[in-house]
Amino acid sequence: MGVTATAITDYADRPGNERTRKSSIDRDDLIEAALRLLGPHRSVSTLSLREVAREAGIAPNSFYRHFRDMDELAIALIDLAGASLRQVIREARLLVAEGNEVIRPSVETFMKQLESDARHLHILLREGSAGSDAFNQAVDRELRSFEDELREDLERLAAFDGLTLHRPELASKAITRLVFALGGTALDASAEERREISEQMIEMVRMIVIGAGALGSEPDSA
Amino acid sequence: MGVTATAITDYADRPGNERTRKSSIDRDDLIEAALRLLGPHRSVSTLSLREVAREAGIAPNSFYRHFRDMDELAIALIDLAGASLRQVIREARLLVAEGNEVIRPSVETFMKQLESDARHLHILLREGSAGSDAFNQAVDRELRSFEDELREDLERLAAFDGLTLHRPELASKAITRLVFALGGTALDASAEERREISEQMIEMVRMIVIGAGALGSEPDSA
DNA sequence: CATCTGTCTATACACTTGTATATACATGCG
DNA sequence: CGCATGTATATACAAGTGTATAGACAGATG
Repeated sequence: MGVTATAITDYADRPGNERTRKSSIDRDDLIEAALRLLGPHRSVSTLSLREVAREAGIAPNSFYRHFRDMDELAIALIDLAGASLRQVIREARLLVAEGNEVIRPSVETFMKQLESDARHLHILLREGSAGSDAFNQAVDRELRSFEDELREDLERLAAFDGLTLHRPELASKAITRLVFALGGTALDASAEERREISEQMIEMVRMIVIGAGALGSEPDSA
Repeated sequence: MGVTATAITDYADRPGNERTRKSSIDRDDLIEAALRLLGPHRSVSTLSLREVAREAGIAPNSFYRHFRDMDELAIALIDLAGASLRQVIREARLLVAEGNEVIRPSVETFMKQLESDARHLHILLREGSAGSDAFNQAVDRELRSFEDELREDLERLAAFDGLTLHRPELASKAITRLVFALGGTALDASAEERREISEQMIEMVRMIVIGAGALGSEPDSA
């Protein structure tokens, strides 16, 4: 057990050692191969180890030098998607800061990133709760992180307007799950359909925010 | 092509002919076998034809007498789930009519049906958009039908209170997608977690409804 | 009765999957 | 250089898949 695993980590961890043992292929090459296979109609859980190895141009067994599992690769992909997600947040915040609208630019940034060339986002949307526990937990972790960021923004913006939101953590969770669910259906939709979905999202998010605001300005009901 | 397919349909369609050609097993037996395999941790798309046949106690090839594909079976399962969904709607309407609350009994009916013994509902939630096009379309069809029913109820109840909802079709779509997304995460959660998710759903739906109401009582903004 | 027809089965084929094992290659250090 | 080490490969195996083909059996029909 230790043998292959520690070999990998030793190799990857020691900073100066990145290329001394020149391997024809590394983790990133495998990740790229997987991404090449994924496209908009293929989900991670349907990828096979051999398929990825074939696409990367290596022998099936060489896969084990870089990942213990397809699961481990899948989780690496989720991390990539997480980075893509943080990019969305960053861009949306910039747009919001320089304009006067909030929801529209945010939603549109999300949708744009979804269809971007560097679109690793769709990995987070494709599979429901299929996949290993570790995989699902990784997905959930990213969603929660997104929810957190969103909640902060919601509270900050509401406070700026002198409002109090009702259960902002729930509002942000609702928005997150909704946007991701709808985003999933947008993946294999036409350009027009995607525009429509985007408009719908904007309206829906508006409802949630307004609703949370309205509930927040009432005396808390039991 | 026609051979096996027409044989099946002839057999199933002619009403008096149900048992003249006594077959040891029929569609429903296969469906039940599939359901037995599904449980809460297994998704339809991971079932194999041979596996279902084995569970039903027939030879793999006999499967073809009843379904052309695993896909066709999957769609039959979706139809079952649709029936389960209509049951939710019926029960929720009864509860709403005899009480004074609306959202809570509806959400709780949904969650109860989700964990019920006759729980075919989870089939609709498990897979994201994995599966064949036909399968995904079948899922979408059920979701849309649910949205429609929900929209009618929302409009009726709002009118009863003298309110106008903003874009009720979007509100109902938002609620539907949200409830189904959260329901998916509830499937492999503990009983307490499920109760918590249920409470969260109630609050989220409340936000959407209040939000749609608030937006509906304003002059329509551009 | 014989025959036909529809259903179920057994066998078989070609394929894919994950992985164990053994081996060749290249690089590091002595 | 010679050897150890880490990496990539080729081969192989058992298991599983979908499905083609052919035969067995039962009930309906002549």
